[in-house]
Amino acid sequence: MGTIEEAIKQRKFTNEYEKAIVNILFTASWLDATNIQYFKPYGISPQQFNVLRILRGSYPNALRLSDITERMIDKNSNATRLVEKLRTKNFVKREICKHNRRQVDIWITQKGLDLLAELDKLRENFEEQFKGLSKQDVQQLNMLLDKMRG
Amino acid sequence: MGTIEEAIKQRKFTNEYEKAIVNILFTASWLDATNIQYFKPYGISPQQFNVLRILRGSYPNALRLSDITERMIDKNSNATRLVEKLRTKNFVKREICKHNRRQVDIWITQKGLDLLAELDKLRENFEEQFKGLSKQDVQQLNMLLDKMRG
DNA sequence: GCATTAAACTTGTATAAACAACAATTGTAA
DNA sequence: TTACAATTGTTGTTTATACAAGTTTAATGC
Repeated sequence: MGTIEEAIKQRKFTNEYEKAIVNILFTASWLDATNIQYFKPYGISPQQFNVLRILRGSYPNALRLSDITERMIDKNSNATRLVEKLRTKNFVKREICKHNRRQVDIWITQKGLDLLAELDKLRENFEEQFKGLSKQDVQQLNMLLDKMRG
Repeated sequence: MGTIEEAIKQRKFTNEYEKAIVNILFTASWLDATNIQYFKPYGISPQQFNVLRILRGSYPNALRLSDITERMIDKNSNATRLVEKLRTKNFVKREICKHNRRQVDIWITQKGLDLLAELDKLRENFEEQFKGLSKQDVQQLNMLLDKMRG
């Protein structure tokens, strides 16, 4: 695929900053499109996958809905509805918190853990694709993105 | 905001590659959310802005719909509908191509150019925000993203 | 030339995102 | 305690995305 200029057939950017913004957005869109294909046979979306992974992080403890929102990649997504989608597929369970009935506790189920275990294998394959980047390259990339957000 | 670990309150990733993927998706989502706010007072979306900028790139020449799709950041977006949205606001005009009536020629109008000129100022402000990254940093970032996509 | 295939858009539809408004519960302060 | 405000989620609505199917025009092969 090569440079971003080739990828979107644009000859020049006004500066490197503009180019970086377009480059990040384009790369994210490309990653997302690939992820959608990966997850499709399992009937979940990238966002739903993200929520499951968040819940696995706290397993066997529950998380509140607000905790999930806080950890989500896309803060604008509606956690209520994402969780409800996962619940109907029995990947998570939810319960009103007894101590504070405004809050909702959510756990990942064994079925959810099994799904993630299966998807982990796919994800390893996916990451193989980036091995053109050395470990130093990837560390550098992470550092620069963190620095960019300030 | 600091590191991606702080931003999404995740303590560890299984490896740097996984972390980079999350980092790119998160940074893109953050950029997009900011862009939406910038563009909102002008009644256009980031995708519509992107199409206008593509058309400015070829001004005063027209582009075909397929050219636009090819240049778009998000290839899955529906160029027909994006262009139609822009047309109703008189930012672009469209005409069936005389030589090949399957094709549609699209131009940016003066009103569209004026809008972009105004948005350019905002964008400069926006990019100010990234000046924590040196020019070398940004070049490095672009290089790594290009290399990542292979 | 006529049927078949391909190209270039358009339209339909189901799902999800964006954003605001609403409801329920808890905390607080005179 | 009793209003008032703040927390925490839910629901509604408009718009956009993802994907497939349909339409029109042009090219190709016999």
